[in-house]
Amino acid sequence: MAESTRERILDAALRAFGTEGFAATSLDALATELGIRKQTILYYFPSKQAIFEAVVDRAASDLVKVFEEQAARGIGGLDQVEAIVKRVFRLAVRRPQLLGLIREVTRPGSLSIDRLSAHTAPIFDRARDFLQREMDAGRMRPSDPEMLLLSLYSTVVGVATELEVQRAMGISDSLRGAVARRQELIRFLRAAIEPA
Amino acid sequence: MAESTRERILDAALRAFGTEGFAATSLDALATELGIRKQTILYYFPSKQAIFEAVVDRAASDLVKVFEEQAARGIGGLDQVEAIVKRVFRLAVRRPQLLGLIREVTRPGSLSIDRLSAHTAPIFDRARDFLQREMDAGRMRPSDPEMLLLSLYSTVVGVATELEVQRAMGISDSLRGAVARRQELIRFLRAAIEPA
DNA sequence: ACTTCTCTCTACCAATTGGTAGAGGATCGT
DNA sequence: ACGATCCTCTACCAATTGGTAGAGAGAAGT
Repeated sequence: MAESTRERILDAALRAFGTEGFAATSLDALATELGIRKQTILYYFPSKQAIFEAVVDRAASDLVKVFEEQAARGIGGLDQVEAIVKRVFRLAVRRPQLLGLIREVTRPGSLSIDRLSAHTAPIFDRARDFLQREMDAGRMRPSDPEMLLLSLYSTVVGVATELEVQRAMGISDSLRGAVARRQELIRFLRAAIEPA
Repeated sequence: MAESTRERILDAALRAFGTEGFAATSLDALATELGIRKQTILYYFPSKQAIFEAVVDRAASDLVKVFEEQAARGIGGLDQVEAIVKRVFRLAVRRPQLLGLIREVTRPGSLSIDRLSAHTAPIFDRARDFLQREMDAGRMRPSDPEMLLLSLYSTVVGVATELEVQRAMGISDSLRGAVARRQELIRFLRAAIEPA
């Protein structure tokens, strides 16, 4: 078997939760999409909420891996920021549902936010330390590293995921558009954080 | 009567759609919250979708008004950008559901995205022209105005609305925190767009 | 007094929801 | 050959969903 039923369920659930959202996704719809019965899904997962949590866990792991791989390369300064932005962007283009799921989890009423932050907290800490270090070394404009991290996060995730807003603005969402967007984003971020 | 039933329904619907989302909001829950019967809601609006559209229309008008008021003051350069950011921030603090609704509408699967962009398209156009003009005049760093607008939008909306992410990062969401966030955001944006 | 209009209600409905119970068919080790 | 385990199924359920039909109360106009 190329892929186990359990994995297929998680894949379909990621797509559905990441685009339609948790509440708008029904187990029946999920099952139909997979060509199986709803009860097969409930054999692998005790409840809809449990599926969601499993999806969040897996997505968080994928995200964390991307960051840790890049962190391990030990590049410094703006080049490291650029490298991470590029990686996040590649992820957003290849698996848009993944960042869509993040947006779903970070919605005000979400239950699984703590589950996600349990995975991502170490990354945040490391990123904050990184920014602080770079500022101290004079390789970045000094500011509050926590707030800077929030700004960076918002900008990157927004530019990568707000496809409908881009459509409304009249911005192309082709692959070429994605590359142009990324370039412009990096220019924007470099300008924002490079030392004066 | 202080507020008509119709207005009360729209208020409650904005809050619910803007926080829980469209699919997660039931007419029964809405009615219970208002102390009326679901059928009273359906007297004023033919369907749940119609309520959503009415809420989107009203929210879009409020947003557009904020922008047009500021645009009418005719300030230029970075000061105008800063003024708009401040206004958006004030709106986000006072009526967080409003920006929450925008996030709901701009979600991939949303139906009412065209309804929203019909309202906001003129603003986008004006903003793009504004940025282009400022760049030509040398008051802003030259770049693609459309992409810059997207970056600005993402950063502002993200910092203003991603409260759960901030909580996960350990950032305070008190009123004082909001002011600090806004200050840091403006510093960030100024650095990103001021001429080199 | 009577009609009309505005509003909110009770009663009801078909469809869909997440979830339970348990049958039946493989595939396995013994 | 045989039980055990794994997996997917049919059958079913109570609760909730958005929505319809229409009664009744109250105010307003004539």
